[in-house]
Amino acid sequence: MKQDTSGSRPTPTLEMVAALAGVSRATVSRVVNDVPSVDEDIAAKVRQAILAVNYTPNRAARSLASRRPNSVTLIVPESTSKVFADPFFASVVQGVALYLADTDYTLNMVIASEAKPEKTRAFLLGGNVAGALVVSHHAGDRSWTHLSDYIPMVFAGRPLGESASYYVDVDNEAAAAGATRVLIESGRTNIATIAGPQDMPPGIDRVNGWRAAMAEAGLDDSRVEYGDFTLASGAKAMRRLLGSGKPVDGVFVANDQMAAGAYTVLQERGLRIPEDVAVVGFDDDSFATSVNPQLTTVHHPIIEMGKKMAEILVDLIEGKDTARVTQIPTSLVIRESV
Amino acid sequence: MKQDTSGSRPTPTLEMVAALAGVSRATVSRVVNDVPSVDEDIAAKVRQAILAVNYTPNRAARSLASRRPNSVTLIVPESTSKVFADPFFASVVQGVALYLADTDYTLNMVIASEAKPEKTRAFLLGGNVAGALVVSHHAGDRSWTHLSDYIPMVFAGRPLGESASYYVDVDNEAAAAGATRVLIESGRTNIATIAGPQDMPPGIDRVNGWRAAMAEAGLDDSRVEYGDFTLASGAKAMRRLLGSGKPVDGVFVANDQMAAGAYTVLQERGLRIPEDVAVVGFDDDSFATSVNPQLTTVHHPIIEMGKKMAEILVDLIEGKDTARVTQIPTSLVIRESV
DNA sequence: TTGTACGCGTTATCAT
DNA sequence: ATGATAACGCGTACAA
Repeated sequence: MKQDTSGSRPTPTLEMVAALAGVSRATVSRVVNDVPSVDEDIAAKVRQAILAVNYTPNRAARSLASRRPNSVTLIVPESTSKVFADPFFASVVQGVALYLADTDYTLNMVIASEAKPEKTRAFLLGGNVAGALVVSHHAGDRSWTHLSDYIPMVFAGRPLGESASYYVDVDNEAAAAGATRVLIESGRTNIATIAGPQDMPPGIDRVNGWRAAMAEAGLDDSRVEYGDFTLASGAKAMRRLLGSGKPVDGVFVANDQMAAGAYTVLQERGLRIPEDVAVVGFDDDSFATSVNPQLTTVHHPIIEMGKKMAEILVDLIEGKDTARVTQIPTSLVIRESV
Repeated sequence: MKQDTSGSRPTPTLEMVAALAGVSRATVSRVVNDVPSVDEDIAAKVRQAILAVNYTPNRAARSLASRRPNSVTLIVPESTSKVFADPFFASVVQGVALYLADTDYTLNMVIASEAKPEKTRAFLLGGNVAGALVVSHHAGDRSWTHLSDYIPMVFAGRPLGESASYYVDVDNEAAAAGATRVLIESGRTNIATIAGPQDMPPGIDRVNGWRAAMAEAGLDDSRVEYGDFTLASGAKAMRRLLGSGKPVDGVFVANDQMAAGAYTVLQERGLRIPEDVAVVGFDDDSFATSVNPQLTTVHHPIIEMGKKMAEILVDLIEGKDTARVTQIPTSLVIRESV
């Protein structure tokens, strides 16, 4: 790389642009930063010079002089190689990156080694980062909450206990209730649910939504089995449901992956979907469409969540006051499973 | 955040440490950068002062003064929200992050908007980044190859055509041949393959490996169907294989996701795995174990790839010469499908 | 081995 | 509206 053969010019600086345009560095700086008080003719000349030398601002110098970091950090819990296997994480990142692309902030990632958390702490608190985003699966991990006292932080998902932190989430309970209603309106009366872990907010909220809808319709809400959001656990839960003695003609599953698991046991028992038992999932991830018949499910706008998280973080950094909790609307995707 | 109530002390600087330790800033700088020529007693005193004031170096200042960027960029093609849905991507990132955690480089991510590729180009070439990593799915995308002339770049996966770029990959062909041999050694003789797209290196190499093993054993290598690495395409290919008239008692599938697809049609036809037809996959991802019976497959050490990519990039940045292509060894994971 | 002093590329303050 | 010029926090010749 780097063909440094004699004539390779150095990366252009403000200084060079200024010289070429016949103005001071201050003026160039103003143009670059869109300060309104610049004469339009001069500005034009400067812009031309910028193009001519192919100038790009040096971020380090900029950050140093302005005394503020120009990067935000995405914190990823190490524990979980699961976090990475989870499409959820990937999509959030995507949303975050997409939003930040239009700002002056750069996105950097740290995987929070629990081996030496002080390192991460030091990095975040060392003044090198303008703010941080925390995404830990569906979970309500808040081990970083206290850092909110020092730098702006935004979390993905509702925290477990009380917490003064900023976060963005979907209204899991309302969405789950809506999904359940689809089952109810299709005429099913023996509706079960395969719920998620009860130590995670989405796990909790989604059963509650199901319960609410069932109560609202005056239906029996005793058919509940729990899984851990994995495909295998969904299959097991379905098996328990079928073996319980109680009839089941519809099931709301707390995520698509478990729904896919439920599919396998339903189908190995010769039960038809949706004729014999209708299924509604949650998330609208790749499992929803890779399954046959394709799954009716709640669309979880994960990329949007990422975007919103970034947006809120930037607002926080720039001192605008924003709501602590913001909910992204979900929608129901009707496919073939109900 | 930021309780700026009166007494909040400013982020500590070299200067402050120097004052406290009673030495010059230069000395502190040396200690921080592990310059050997410092008197151990003084160094100790300095280190103590550093701890005392809780000093963290300012990365921007450091980068500015040393005239070299301290961050590397991970480039992710935007096109594909698929890239993000792909566990492959996530794992590479993880490996990269893990490696970089022990260096002084910071990892930042850009999603390469094809809308305005100049922006990405400018960012990379503006001197703000020490090097870049490119990961684009299983593909051999090399639209960034030319940047190698200006900054160190390392790619994931073998490029399609000739290319002078650095990359790390697994030996897909050898691994595929090895996987096929497992089928052969189990006594199968009518061995088919569900191959990947023939415009991607892994797609190409993996069929070739299968062919080589078949030839080596003197077996018929005409049973080939193609998919696109998705579950659905694997199912379709399996269906074609079964409908071809030729008997099939074993199949090497170019990735686990397609293997999962093949499973569904095998099982819906009442064929037993592995009794009636044995299956071997490739990747050893979550699909391999979420399927029943669990899949025998080639372990693709993706995290290791990420680590290696980062390692090579850092070497490149620091001027060490390294091999252009480095292969990570794979291994066979024997489970229940053969 | 340690300190002095200059420079890195910008922004920001203060004149003009 | 524009231009000097002093920071910003640190690395690094060079001198001592």
